Amino acid sequence: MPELPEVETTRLGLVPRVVGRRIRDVVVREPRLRWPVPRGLAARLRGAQVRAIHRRGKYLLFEFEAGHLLVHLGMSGSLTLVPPDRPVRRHDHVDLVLDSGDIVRLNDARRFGAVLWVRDPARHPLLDGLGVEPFDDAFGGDYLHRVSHGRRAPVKQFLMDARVVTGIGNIYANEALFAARIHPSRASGRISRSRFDRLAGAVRATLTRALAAGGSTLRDFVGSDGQPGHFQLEYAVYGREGSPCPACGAPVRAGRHAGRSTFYCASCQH
DNA sequence: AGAACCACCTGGCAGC
DNA sequence: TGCTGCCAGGTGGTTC
Repeated sequence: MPELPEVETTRLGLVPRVVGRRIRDVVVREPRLRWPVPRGLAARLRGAQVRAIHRRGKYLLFEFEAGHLLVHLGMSGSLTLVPPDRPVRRHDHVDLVLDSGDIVRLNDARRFGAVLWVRDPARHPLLDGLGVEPFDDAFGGDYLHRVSHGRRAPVKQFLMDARVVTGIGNIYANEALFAARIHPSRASGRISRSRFDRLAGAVRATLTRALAAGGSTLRDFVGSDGQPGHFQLEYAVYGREGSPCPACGAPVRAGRHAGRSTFYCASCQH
């Protein structure tokens, strides 16, 4: 599920009612996520105040005085803010119970998500190799051009490589490449600086539009308020094999890169 | 170093 | 209706 727009939608929804609150309790109903949820989380966090909620790539980091609680939503996760009397549903694996009574509840059917305690995010193996954020000043055509030097893998894979740029998953890679009119199979090291400028702009524009729509909901994603996103209604190519390209009317084609579905317009993208 | 592939897990859907 | 096989928003680990 969640790529940058969905994770950021979640973060923005949580901030007003979670930052500044203290943790009353942590309930772990199912510790078997991607990695085991650390034991003793409740003892560690009880009484601790949430100072901020950060996002790095697709990771959320709840900042406490002693460290950070890292949350990743995997493919099917969501974090919702629910009242104390909300019945527990299937796949509601972890609750952060706040001193307000509200509960930050993680639901994740596929359990590819993660909840970990991180003392120092700058030195954590999951975080320290991450590339630039798409909305950082460091990100742009110049950066992509430089980093892609010598790479033969398709540009779509390059764009989805979190060590290059974070937050872009399969949906937004497809959509950004369409918006930039670049063919997903093109070798990343053989794309000009000016076309990378266009791609960087398309990435930002696509993510911005998705954020404005509250992200995408294909199946499970809901924001912190429990409401789905609606950017999937604006897809130009993703999941639209055989439908007319919104720019030229040619049928959208499907393919695969690195095991992931790819959608593109063969007449618009080169 | 870079790229290809597998693994993890559940649920929804198409096809028979 | 049920069964089987395939597919899905991610990403770490292994192998070449």
